[in-house]
Amino acid sequence: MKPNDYHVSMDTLASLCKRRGFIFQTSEIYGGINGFWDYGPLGVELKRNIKESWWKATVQSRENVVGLDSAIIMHPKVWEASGHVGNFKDPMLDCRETKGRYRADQILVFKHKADASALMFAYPEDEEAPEKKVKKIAKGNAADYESVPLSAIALTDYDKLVGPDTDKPGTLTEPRAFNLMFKTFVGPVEQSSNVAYLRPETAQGIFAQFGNVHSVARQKVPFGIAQIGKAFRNEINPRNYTFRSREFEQMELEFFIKPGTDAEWHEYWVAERLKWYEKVGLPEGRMHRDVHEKDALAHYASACTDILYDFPFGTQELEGIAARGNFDLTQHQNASGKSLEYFDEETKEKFLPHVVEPSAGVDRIALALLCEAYREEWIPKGGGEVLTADPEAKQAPEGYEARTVLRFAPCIAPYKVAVFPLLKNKEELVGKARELFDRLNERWNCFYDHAGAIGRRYRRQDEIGTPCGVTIDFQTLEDNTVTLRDRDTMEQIRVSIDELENIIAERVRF
RNA sequence: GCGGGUGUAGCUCAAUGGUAGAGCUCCAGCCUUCCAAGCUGGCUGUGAGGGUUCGAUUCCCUUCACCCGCUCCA
Repeated sequence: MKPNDYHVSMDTLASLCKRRGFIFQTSEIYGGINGFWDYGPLGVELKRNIKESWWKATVQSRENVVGLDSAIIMHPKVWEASGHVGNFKDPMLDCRETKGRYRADQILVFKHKADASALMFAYPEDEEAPEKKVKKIAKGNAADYESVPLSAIALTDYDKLVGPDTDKPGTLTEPRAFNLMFKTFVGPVEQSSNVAYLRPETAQGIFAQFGNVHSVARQKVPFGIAQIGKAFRNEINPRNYTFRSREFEQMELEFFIKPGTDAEWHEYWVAERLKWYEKVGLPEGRMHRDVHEKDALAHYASACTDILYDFPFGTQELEGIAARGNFDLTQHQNASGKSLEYFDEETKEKFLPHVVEPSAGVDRIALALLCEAYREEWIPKGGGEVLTADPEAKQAPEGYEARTVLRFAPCIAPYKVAVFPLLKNKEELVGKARELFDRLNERWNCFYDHAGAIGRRYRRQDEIGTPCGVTIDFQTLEDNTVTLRDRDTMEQIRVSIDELENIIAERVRF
């Protein structure tokens, strides 16, 4: 597959998405709300196809993967066990240098009593004041320094602040509340005992139900549990259209394996997932892997690879594939007091399975597919070679017509087939077209259109990415053949209605 | 979160301190024998709130949203 050399601007794409009904700003009539988006009639079909393709490839086509649909609101202890509450409820600050993260209220600062321009040294409250650093880095005398809470330091002085685990000043971010979980209350009374959270990921629903699913699914390790669903993160700064939003949909697989097989299964799933991206229309040339260095991994993880796509606004993550060891099951086993161990019949061993987690964002994939599919072309009026439009040009050059086309892989296109009578004021054409439409529509999502000139109707379908156009004309009435038009090449072939379904099936199959 | 920019019809854009226009799209009708043809008619708008004013889409304030840069991203 060839990468799309046309890089659409996000403005242009957003405009098309609105005009054609892919994506709307949520509650737009009230001015919208930052970080939330609605999918219109075409967008919802696109997303359904993405999810269906993933579900087929990940669950239904595999004997050893089963599905789950867990609740968005779970017991709050789930999020304590997972680390989402404990680690994130207090203001935290990060070190850009060491990637360390510190609780702001547990950090003290050793600063010069008189000289406001002197370097300052942050250190954990349970450690000694860093007198050596004062001598070594600031060439100062520790006696001139005093310890103050981090909160006493102005943000503008952070460039003079040396982090606890580094010798460089200015590497600490300002403290920020990291609890990005949406909070709500269960029941009508708003009190702290009723607090619950909207899940920030679907994965924990799988871990929390590991015991139940395992006991009914008759699966042996290695096996997987998959889930598609909404997740919510109260992002500080949603950006880039739908790329980072506060409500989004995830497709996650937790693939449980024998301890010690983590590396090979991690590799396996990275390869499987890349194959899937190619199939839905994201070409290899635009896809990248970001293999995390060992020291950038969470302490429990043994490997993590992000799968990235070249968006017009930069190369960004679509999916993360992490080998998480048995961290999650251990946490839930300890927190719940319920055994989640797996008994291996062959070796007679009990263990907590390790897990490899491919976790993908549906909305990000939908956005990537839209970016990738979008082309503007210049079509010579008298026939000849079609040109890729110059994005800078306001209009097509003399003798050319502009065409906008979404070159979706047929399997994810919202509509598969459009059916047209050549003319709408000829009853016999319209009747025949309706008849064919009803038949095809039983099998695929089809679009019927009789309004306007035939060329206009073709272009309308091009713009929403419908791969096949079928036109009923006068010859159809004589010999039962129709023309089948290809969205990408605009070429037409004449086929008999009897063959039509097989040919379409071949073109649009999953 | 900081800085900058932008908000007028579904889209792209005009205009104005005094009845807000155009092109395209869309809808209806006529016409039309394969790539946005033509004719006729039609729907639709100043992001929200407040202030100044006889009168605000225009000036002022606030707010919301979007875009760009930085920042951030479990």
